[in-house]
Amino acid sequence: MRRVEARHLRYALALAEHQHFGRAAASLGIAQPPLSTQIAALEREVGERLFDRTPRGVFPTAAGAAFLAGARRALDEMAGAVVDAGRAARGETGRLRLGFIGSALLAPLPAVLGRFRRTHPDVRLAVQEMESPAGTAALLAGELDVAVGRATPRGVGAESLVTVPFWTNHLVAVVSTAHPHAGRSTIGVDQLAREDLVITPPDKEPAVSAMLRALFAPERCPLDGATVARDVHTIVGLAACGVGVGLGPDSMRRVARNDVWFCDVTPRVRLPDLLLSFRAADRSPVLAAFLDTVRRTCPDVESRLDRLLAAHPDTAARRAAG
Amino acid sequence: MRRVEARHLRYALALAEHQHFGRAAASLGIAQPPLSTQIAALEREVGERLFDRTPRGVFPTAAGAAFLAGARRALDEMAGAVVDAGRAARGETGRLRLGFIGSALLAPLPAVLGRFRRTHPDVRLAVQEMESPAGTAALLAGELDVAVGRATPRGVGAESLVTVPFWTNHLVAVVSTAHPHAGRSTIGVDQLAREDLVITPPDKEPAVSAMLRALFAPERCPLDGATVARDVHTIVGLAACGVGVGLGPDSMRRVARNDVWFCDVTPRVRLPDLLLSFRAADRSPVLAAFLDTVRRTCPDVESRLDRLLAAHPDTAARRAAG
DNA sequence: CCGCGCGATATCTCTGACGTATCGTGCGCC
DNA sequence: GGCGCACGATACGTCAGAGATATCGCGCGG
Repeated sequence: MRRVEARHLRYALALAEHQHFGRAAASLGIAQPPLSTQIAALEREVGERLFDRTPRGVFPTAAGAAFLAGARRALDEMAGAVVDAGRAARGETGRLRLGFIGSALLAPLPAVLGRFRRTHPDVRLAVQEMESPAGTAALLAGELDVAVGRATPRGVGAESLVTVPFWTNHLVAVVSTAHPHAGRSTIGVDQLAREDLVITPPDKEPAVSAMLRALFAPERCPLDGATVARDVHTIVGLAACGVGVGLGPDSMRRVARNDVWFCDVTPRVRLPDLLLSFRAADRSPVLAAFLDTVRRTCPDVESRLDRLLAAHPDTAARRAAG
Repeated sequence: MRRVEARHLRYALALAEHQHFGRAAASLGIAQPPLSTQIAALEREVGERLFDRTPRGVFPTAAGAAFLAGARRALDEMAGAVVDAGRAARGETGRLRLGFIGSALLAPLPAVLGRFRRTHPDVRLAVQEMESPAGTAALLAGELDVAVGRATPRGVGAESLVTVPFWTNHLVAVVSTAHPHAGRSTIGVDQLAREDLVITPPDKEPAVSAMLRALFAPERCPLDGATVARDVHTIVGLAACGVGVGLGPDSMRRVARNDVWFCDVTPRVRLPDLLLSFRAADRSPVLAAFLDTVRRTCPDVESRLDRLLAAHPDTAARRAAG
């Protein structure tokens, strides 16, 4: 025999368990002589007698007992390695680094992340808030696995990313409960044009800013002197202070405060969709599992994601099999 | 392939290391095609693709990375098991339960145990003081591995024990520095007969008590009204208090006090030897190592132990080889 | 003293691991 | 852009060695 193989460990453990060559061999599904020769070969390889063959049974020597303990651990590790591989392949273990814009934390991230944590408790989630352009850059730099933003990735390398819209927002206005508009269910764009506004700065979410700018007549645009805030909660807070009318996505309604009032904007203004981006070449099972969770959680984008996921052969095969 | 073998783990690790089938195979001393087939068989057995074969190299998939981590641990455990077996066979690990009479702690146990601890730091020593008859009983009950006492084992099962004398003591007397005999280098047995004595009780060390009794004329024996103490230190302490002349083994001189004085007894009285006992059937390498330490530490019993150890075939063979 | 149970040994068989030869393919180079 | 080349996969023959069958050696009990 050249080297110690897993077979020898299995044989030694069976022999220790049955204390009898014949019965141990039977439990292993082999005849007694091969077991004798394999144990002898193992002892020769280890360099120590591992079993005492007595007329009353076969018992491990001190060396044998020490060896058996290690053998048990080794076989456990081997079995564990196979299990770990399967779990990793199914995306049940590993790491997912997610970057997102703050407003996505109102919806739909709570539902998606909550479900993912429940179904994949052993995946380490590294989640950080970042503005859309930074998310694209981090994705390309390999520092993120998934980015959630409102800006379609542009620039060098952007074609290596896959982007899928997965949440739709409409514009809502928020005012202090002391504001004249408080209590109204809707507010018109023309009315907004006469108000002091609180909005997100242009450099933060360019797509949103561009869209808002298109909403108003360029000659006397209320955005020009508007108050800016980088965070949804700040927009709502400033509106509550009476600084002006805050504008943001309808998910802003989830900000729980009793000193503000939300109005739909008429006509209904659709904001740039929340987009989910990832590297097209990324075959990480954790990513596939996350996308699957997104698919199940956001039914309106199911078909679109399904088409994309079909491009992942492994994932597609796994879903077909499951 | 029926089952995952250690070979597959070694191959997978080599492949991960070299990221190249040909070079990995070369490092394993095999040709490239068998490596391909073995890796394929492993992947089939695990049920997951473990390596991505790209034009720029071979890289582990997520499943492969998880598997490789476990494979590394498994092979480490296997190697560790072989090492552990060797160490156990050489008596470098394990447990030694030693019972001894208190006076042995003065000499020669400090030297023997000190040396053994230094040469066998990973052997757990369970050491407890016990009187000679209790040591024999514990040895027979399998609760001790070695017993050190002054009484040759007698009774049922005693023939299954091996006993070897390994330390010789002579009788010394101890008196307070205020005692008339203080300052004398020797004291005669006839003088002792006229003194109040402090001795060990008869039930503790029968062999010593019987020997002392033989020392004096039976008609007016000083032992009859003697003060008894179960511990060497107590004997010395009572002597220091002026209670009487303490009698004990010459190792008693190691009791460090400046208020006592030791005198040799003339004529020189040899006490029953310190005896070391163990089960003849005990093939424990730790015991063998301990006996070897005793042999090296107590040169005067070397030849006697050598003859006994020659009866242990394993041990004898090991010594011949080393 | 013989029979029996058990592990070791002898010998044969056949699986499967490995070697050699060759193929398919994707990339690079002129 | 076609050819060459590097690399992994495949085909197939070979042989080591794992396992099966038969038998031996030995210690124990009746």
